[in-house]
Amino acid sequence: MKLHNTYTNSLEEFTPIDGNKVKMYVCGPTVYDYAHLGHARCYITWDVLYRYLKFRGYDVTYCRNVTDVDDKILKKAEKENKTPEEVSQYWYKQFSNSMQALNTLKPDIEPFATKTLGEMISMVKDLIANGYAYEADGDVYFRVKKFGRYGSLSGQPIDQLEIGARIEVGEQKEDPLDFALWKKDEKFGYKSPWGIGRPGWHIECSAMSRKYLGKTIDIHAGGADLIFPHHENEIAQSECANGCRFVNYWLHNGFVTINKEKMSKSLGNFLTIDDLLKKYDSNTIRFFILTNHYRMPVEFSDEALSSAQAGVKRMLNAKRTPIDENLDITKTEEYKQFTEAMDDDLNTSKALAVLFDLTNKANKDEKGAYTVLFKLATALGFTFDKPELSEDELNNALKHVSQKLEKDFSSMEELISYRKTAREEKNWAVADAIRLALDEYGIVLKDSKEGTTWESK
RNA sequence: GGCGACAUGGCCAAGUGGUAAGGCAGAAGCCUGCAAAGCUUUUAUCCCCCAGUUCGAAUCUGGGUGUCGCCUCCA
Repeated sequence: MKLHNTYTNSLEEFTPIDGNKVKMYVCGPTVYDYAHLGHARCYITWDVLYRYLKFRGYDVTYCRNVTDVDDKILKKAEKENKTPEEVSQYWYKQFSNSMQALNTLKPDIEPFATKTLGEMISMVKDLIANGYAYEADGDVYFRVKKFGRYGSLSGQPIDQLEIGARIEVGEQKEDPLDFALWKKDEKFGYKSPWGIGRPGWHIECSAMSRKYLGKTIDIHAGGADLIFPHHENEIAQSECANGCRFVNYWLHNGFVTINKEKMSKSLGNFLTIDDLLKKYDSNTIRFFILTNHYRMPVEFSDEALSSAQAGVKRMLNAKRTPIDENLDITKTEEYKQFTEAMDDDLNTSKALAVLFDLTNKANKDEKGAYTVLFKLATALGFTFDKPELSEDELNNALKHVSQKLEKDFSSMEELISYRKTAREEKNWAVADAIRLALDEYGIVLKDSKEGTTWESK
């Protein structure tokens, strides 16, 4: 399997450190507001990587942190007169719900920054001890110039970085490039050897990654906007504190754009996952994301989502036959094509083409095609469950039909049987009226030689 | 200014040296009482422009043009 490593800016054969064990870390959310489509793309992408690695037989440990100590959380807490914990707990819950609604797998480990403070403090102590960091009036900074490889991930020459760097009022940095490992904060801070304060954002990930996955891990992934400075800083801290390589493969996903601009909170041009899910289901959103390569930008539009909706519907509506558990799908041509595509830096677009090929074959009653389709699509996180109507929705629909026809129906079976008689008598007016009335309530009737079936839209 | 990426039919998109996957939308036909779903056929002599390398380039090289991202919190 080949993956694009941002560090070398090239495709590399993926080889885990320890046999088939894979340690994978993804930078998680700062929980203070709704997650938007951009976040959805990120976490769906890495969900697909997680699923696919497992599908390929790797024993994956997936760690995704929760940043629950941050300026934005504190600001929100002050504004809403809540504790930071209340704010972060609330938004973590929202985030989890959104992730579940998108059918992403829960990471094996989901550490909270505030629960990993000990590891952060110990890391900062080590960095001070070996001269890579220094304390200044309750703050602790990292000596960027002491780390020769600084800038390697983002490919930025250090003299260029200096142009943009600056020292904020009240900071006691030795050099404008230095970044904070620990910040004095007497109001919301935690006890540390340097007084009451809070950890810097970058050290959080370094510490959580080390604590839960070890000093050197296989994969560290996140949005491309994290390359600089977040991941650059993580490398500097971790490698200086641990004295060894931090990450073997750096993976970054591209953005969701809207009107060709990056969707982001600061630009205010975002759509929340919750709002999106009111209009499109999780399969549609996943399909929309996976039609593009994960490193390319994806332009959001209602047309694109509608197109994805129609496409995924065709795939998931493939003619169903019982899943054949005895079928060795790895022997099939489609499995080969699918894995070749996915092994090539997650070429999901090509992989989806294979799934459509299988869809076509399933619809033409080719033996085993549905089994292969089901298993491969499921490996990408698609679900074949049809949305079920609740009892209330069903009863409302029946009531609606009963009113229209001025005749009481207590079940779909009764209604369909009544309609069958009408059809046999060529009473098309009644037959069509029933179908139309049900359609208004999201139920589709399908007539065939075998009889009439119904399903929700 | 520095660094990185992208430009393929009406829309989305794969393809990185051997003659343009796939999806959506459109058209025609089959099926159907009519539908829905499905099936069949159909839609790029051409891949932003120019020059070069090559028997051969969308694919490699050089030069343009355009678009985007990072360099500040950001998935």
